[in-house]
Amino acid sequence: MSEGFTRSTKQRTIIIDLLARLNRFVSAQELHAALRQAGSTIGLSTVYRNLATLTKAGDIDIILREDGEALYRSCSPQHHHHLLCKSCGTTVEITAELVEAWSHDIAHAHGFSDVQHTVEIVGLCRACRS
Amino acid sequence: MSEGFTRSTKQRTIIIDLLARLNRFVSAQELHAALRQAGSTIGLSTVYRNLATLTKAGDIDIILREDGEALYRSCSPQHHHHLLCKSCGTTVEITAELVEAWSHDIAHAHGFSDVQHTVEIVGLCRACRS
DNA sequence: GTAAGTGCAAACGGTTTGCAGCCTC
DNA sequence: GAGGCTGCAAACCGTTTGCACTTAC
Repeated sequence: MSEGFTRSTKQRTIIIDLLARLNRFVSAQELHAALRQAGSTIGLSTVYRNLATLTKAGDIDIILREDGEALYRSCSPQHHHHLLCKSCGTTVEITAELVEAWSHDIAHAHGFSDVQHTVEIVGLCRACRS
Repeated sequence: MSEGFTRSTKQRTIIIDLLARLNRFVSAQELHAALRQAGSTIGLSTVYRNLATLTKAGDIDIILREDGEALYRSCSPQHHHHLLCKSCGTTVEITAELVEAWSHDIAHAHGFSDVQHTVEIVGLCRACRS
């Protein structure tokens, strides 16, 4: 059996720590580069594997940039959406009961079931505007 | 000079025709395979280049699948969102004045300007449910 | 001791690009 | 006939995988 539980390794620890310190979305490559820069000998595949594990566990959020590259960020566990600065990547978590209800209603009105939705708002934050 | 206007070629024509006939999102690879199947000798890069041109002109919509592959579909010119069937790819265009206003308000409330948003609703359509 | 985790290098898959010839205007 | 367009093949780049070694438990 042994349903593949998750071990604690120092690589996983430093990934989680760094993600927690950054309040923004970063790519796997960027994360890897930052860790190497900081002296770690961690491999790129280890970064990807841990990000996949953390995502599956619901500990981090993924969004896709327009070019298809994935960006990761540690997040709060409950359902939410993001307000993202296109310049610095800073993120504000927002809730949207209004949109939840609306998407549910409109889907059902068209005969759709098993509904999920994605909502992302991107703009320029106050700091980056000036 | 010659600001690169767009010529009409038979490759571009068949791409536009096929996209118009399909009421759903398809990948570039899928489109290419379908055209080859239909007897065309069109190249994959031609498909990509034409899709890029059409996108820039605003004639087709792009969305990114979860794995990062891009999907394309001919669309109406005005701003709208999509209700997408995850099984067959059928798409319903929807408008969402409510969400437009909401996203604008919440962004400004957090000091963000120059706001854009993405909203996609995916589910299972009536035909695919049965 | 066992099996999950790691690092490396090679493979993968979608997309982009360089180039020689073709075709629209 | 000039310059955009095409098809092919090779390059690109983010991501995944095979494998032998290490390490948490």
